[in-house]
Amino acid sequence: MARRYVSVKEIAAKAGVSFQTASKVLNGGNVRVSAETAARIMAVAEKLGYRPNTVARSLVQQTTSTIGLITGDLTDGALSQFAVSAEQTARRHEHAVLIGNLAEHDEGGTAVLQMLIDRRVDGIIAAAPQLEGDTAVADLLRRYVPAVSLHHVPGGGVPVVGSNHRDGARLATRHLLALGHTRIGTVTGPFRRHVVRSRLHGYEDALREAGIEPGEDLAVEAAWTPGTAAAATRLLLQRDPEMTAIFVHSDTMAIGVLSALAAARRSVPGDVAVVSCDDMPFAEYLTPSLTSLRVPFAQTGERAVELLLNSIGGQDPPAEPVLLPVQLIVRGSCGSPAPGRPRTRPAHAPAPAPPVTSRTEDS
Amino acid sequence: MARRYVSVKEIAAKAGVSFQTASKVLNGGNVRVSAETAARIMAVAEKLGYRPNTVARSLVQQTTSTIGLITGDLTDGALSQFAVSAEQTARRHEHAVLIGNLAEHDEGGTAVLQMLIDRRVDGIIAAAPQLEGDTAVADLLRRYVPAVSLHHVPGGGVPVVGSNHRDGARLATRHLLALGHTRIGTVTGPFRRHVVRSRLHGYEDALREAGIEPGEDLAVEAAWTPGTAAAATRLLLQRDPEMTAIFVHSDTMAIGVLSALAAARRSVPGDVAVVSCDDMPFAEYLTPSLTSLRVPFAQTGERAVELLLNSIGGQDPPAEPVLLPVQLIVRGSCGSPAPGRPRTRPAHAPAPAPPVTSRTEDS
DNA sequence: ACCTTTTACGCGAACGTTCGTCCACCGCCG
DNA sequence: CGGCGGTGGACGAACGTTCGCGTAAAAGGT
Repeated sequence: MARRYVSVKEIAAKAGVSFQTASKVLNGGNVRVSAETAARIMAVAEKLGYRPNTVARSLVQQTTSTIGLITGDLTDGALSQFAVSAEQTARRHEHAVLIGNLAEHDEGGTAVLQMLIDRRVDGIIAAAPQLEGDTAVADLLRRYVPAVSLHHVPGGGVPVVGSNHRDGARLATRHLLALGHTRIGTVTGPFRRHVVRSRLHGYEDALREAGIEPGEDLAVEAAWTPGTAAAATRLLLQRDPEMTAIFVHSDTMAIGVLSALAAARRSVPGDVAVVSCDDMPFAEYLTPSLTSLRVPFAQTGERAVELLLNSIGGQDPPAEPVLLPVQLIVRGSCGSPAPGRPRTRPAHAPAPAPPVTSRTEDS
Repeated sequence: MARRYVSVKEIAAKAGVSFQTASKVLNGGNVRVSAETAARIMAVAEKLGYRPNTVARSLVQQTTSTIGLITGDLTDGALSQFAVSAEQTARRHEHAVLIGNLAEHDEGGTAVLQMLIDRRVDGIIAAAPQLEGDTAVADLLRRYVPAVSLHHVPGGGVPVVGSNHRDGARLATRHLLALGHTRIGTVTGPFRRHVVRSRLHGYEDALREAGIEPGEDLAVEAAWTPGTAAAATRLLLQRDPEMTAIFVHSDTMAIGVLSALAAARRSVPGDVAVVSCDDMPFAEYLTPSLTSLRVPFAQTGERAVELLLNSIGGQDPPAEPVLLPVQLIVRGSCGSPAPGRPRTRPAHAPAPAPPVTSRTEDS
């Protein structure tokens, strides 16, 4: 540990050339050096374990080959899938990722962002829904470096990538309607979130299509946690004991919904059908297995980074939000006639997913 | 966007002083300048929105105030809790976090590590269990900068922080024994992992204490996923249909275990009791609610970073692994007489957790 | 009134690179 | 034999800081 790094000057000295020449051989592109000297330099570098100092390089080249990723709670499965995929594609493009995670109700959105900017990242990916209303953050996002956001940025000017949540919710709700349900409740995330409102719209769209006027009191807000979702479910049950289906906004919340239904002695899907969002890896293994909207988090991460890198490269970003399609994965919890699989599934059967896909407007 | 950064030279020019003086006023510590000039400089800096260029600073100070975090799958709830907490405490100490996440069976352990080192991070936290056997990685970890690891590092020389998994497993198994179970199976992570072996030891310790010789075939390996855990459970059921309890190594796998038990028409905890590990936020809301060993991931992240920063500061790190205690949170799935709570829990009741705590040897 | 101390700032150097220009030498041709 | 193009490499400058020392002018002491 604590070994000194070896610089190009030392290499040069040992190889008997100027350090600039050594630099060119080692890192630069088109050099004009004899094959022998080049080889000699390379040999010395190899022997000494030379590694270019990227911070010095960054200084002169005015680019760090680093992108900043500011996330909401990384503990959330959805966001972490996104982050992992983003990091991976960044790395594939020779970029490192500097991370800034916002704690619970961390007020430090600007602070974290400023820290990334101070470190001269080449671009920023914002994936912190709790910042979607923050204008100070929006200003920073616009001001210094290219950025791509997962959430709506007040004032615009920042390209957005996401999924078509409205269509997804419509799909999910339609599925429940098709199964004959008419009293469909929904356990949502916080109303102030754009995603949540999009999904509410989709849900209402579908109901209206079916000639049902969505009841105000059948949509209950929760805070993305199983606990709050369980509470919301109890409230829903109380408001309309005849309710036969629930559309819930995340798989994690679905766990709470199932828990509350079990506590209320309602069987799923017998008494109440459940459709969820996210399609986390565990969704298939809940009891009953969860019907869920598959949101392409990984793909979103990839797209976001690609967009950002293009933007950094000078290409101008799409003016319209890039919306990836969402897919309804039908399983046991909605009591669909569809799956028809026995309750005991073969070892790893990844559910032959009837892939009712969506695409178009609105994130 | 793409606005030029303003340097200290520009500030100095506009304030009519040398840039070094401006630098001292803006960033340096003990300056000797008149109050007026200082104020003037500050004013100009403020107006122009000066932000020091940390990469230049890093170059001269030979420190980046950045730590590298190399993780296994961040998608895993446990690891992400750790990462979030690590990032947060790093930030609290004015350090940024450069992240390198290893994909599935990413062979690029050394590549990622090298990338962090090339970027001259001040220290590294290794939280990628899949690297625990990698000697090349171990060498890198020892060689350049201080490091702290979550997993065992071949050859030593790197301080380790973790939890006392052996004790934890002992605790869990004892609890099952105390409830009268004698045929206790276990669904584990991959045997090659150190954690897994520690837990197996704890499990066996407890059985032997009770005069039971642990049967080889009652320990089945899975791959941390619900699917593989479900398969493991089926195997267990087949090997010993009389088995009445299962100790499983993660909450995510527990979902698979519950699923397989339900498919086999065994009730939990009636026919089979289940105790798990991790105590993820959702554990409380599974049906039945999951008894689980609470592993202090967040605290581990905090300790790891503190250790690392101390190490960077020149303090020498503990020679022995730092092991944090683990706690058994008793809930419904083990059929303990303990909880005695009605199945319908009050809104947010965070389970009054009988806190059977552990501490001592072995990670 | 002269020397010393302090105050307030300037200045050169360094960190480890990249990039473009400059230059010495060699061989070659007319 | 003088000029010429090409080859191989040196060299200065710059990126934006920090750090220590140097030094004028003002202030204080006797």
